[in-house]
Amino acid sequence: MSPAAPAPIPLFPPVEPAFYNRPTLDVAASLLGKLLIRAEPDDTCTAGIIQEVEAYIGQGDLGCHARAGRTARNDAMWGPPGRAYVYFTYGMHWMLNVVTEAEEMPAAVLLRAVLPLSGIERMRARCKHKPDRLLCDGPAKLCQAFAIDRSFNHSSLCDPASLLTIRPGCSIDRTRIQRTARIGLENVPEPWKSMPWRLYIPADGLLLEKTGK
DNA sequence: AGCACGATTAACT
DNA sequence: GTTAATCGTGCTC
Repeated sequence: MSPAAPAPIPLFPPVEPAFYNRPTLDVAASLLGKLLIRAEPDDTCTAGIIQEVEAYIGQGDLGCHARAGRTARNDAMWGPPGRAYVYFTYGMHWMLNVVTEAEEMPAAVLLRAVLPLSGIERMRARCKHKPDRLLCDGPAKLCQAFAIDRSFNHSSLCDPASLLTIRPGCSIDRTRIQRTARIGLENVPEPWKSMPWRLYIPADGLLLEKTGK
């Protein structure tokens, strides 16, 4: 008997659209610990545990792109929950958001950091050989590591056939979730600038979770 | 048609 | 702590 090839790691099905059709802050908190998974052409996957997110909530949120009304750029935010809103900024960076709440309610959660879990060699190649710890610790960096660009805008994160999905990951102790003001809203007026809508698990939180400590 | 700025990052002092 | 890189977007003229 020749040794069998290692069995693929079994994956839970993607999180359902109903998960995203809830208040954006609830979705943001629930996304922490989930798995971001990108299927690759060679049948492997690039994956990481969502560690840091930000909520952007409706046209009234002056830190949210939706403040400008519905445009070609932010159109995805008005669409059905559970899809990707991917946009380009600073002349060089892509950002990945998950659309939340009911259709016609423009809101989304920005994925700001994930803990690399699988496909790390590929991430290194895509990220010019940064130290592993710095591969996915920023919203633009994780898009580079996962090769996410405009082609993913409007794509479903719930369809098992999608190249990019979000699936159940590790359970998170909600008391470990930290909240601060969102990053990079320097010119946004109060109170939106200071709304504590950035949520994250401290650097050691996920490790503690994984070791059961 | 032109322009100021951006949900950032890396590389500086 | 500061700043350049770099260009799509939305706003003004």
